[in-house]
Amino acid sequence: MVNEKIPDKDIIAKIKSIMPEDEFLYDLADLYKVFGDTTRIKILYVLFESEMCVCDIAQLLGMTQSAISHQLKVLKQSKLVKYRREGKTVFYSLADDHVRTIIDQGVEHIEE
Amino acid sequence: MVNEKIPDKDIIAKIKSIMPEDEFLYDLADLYKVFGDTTRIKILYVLFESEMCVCDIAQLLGMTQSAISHQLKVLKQSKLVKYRREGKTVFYSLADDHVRTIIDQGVEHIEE
DNA sequence: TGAACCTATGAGCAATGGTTCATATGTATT
DNA sequence: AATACATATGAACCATTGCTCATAGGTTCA
Repeated sequence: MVNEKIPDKDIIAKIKSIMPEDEFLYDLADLYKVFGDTTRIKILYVLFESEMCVCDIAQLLGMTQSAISHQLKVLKQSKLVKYRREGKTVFYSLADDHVRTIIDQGVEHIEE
Repeated sequence: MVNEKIPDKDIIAKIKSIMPEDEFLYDLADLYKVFGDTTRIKILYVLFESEMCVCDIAQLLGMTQSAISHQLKVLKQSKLVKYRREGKTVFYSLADDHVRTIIDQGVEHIEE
């Protein structure tokens, strides 16, 4: 019997034309990796409500200052949070609205 | 000098009321972890265009059948893809529209 | 300048993750 | 039943990751 599942050549061509560059896909995957950790998600939930300094986030989440600082660095590198310095204290806040949208879509998917 | 950065009690209360349960946050993080790998993202891009069987996805992406099958299992567990069997062949396709939305938001964030 | 405080960072360790390899399961055909 | 083909899966291996610990960098105030 003939193999009837030969993929359509047009579809193959379209997929190849639409598939982003590897470099772009790495960046994309790296962005999602940032959301793939509960500590970082908790930090984002905190920042949904208010800007906050490192030590307060740490206390609120019951974690060490070091652990939070390390994760804020990751969030900062992905441009998901920004910060401002006020004396000794550094206040972190959300960088833009995509954070909220991405989280909301994830929540929607989970809650179905 | 008095510490002027004492976090507002109302904000603390609000954050605690809004913060989801740990179990939920684990599920959420697990969902994003799925998007945090280029192989899985590539598979999703393929399925944006058409349902496809395991061996064709493998060939299209230049990877082994085993590697693709393992990753499809992950995507299946997260309910991001569904499948139908036709004889020896198993066709995979996207489960719902959240996949597209989540990817699109990520792309938007990257491209800024 | 020295002390106190807040934050950042590098090294090390345990846990997790993605691929390969070998093999099992499932289906169709003869 | 036997063979061939498509897919699934478990174990092993190497790479990555999140935390801790110790410590460095920066800022303020006396």
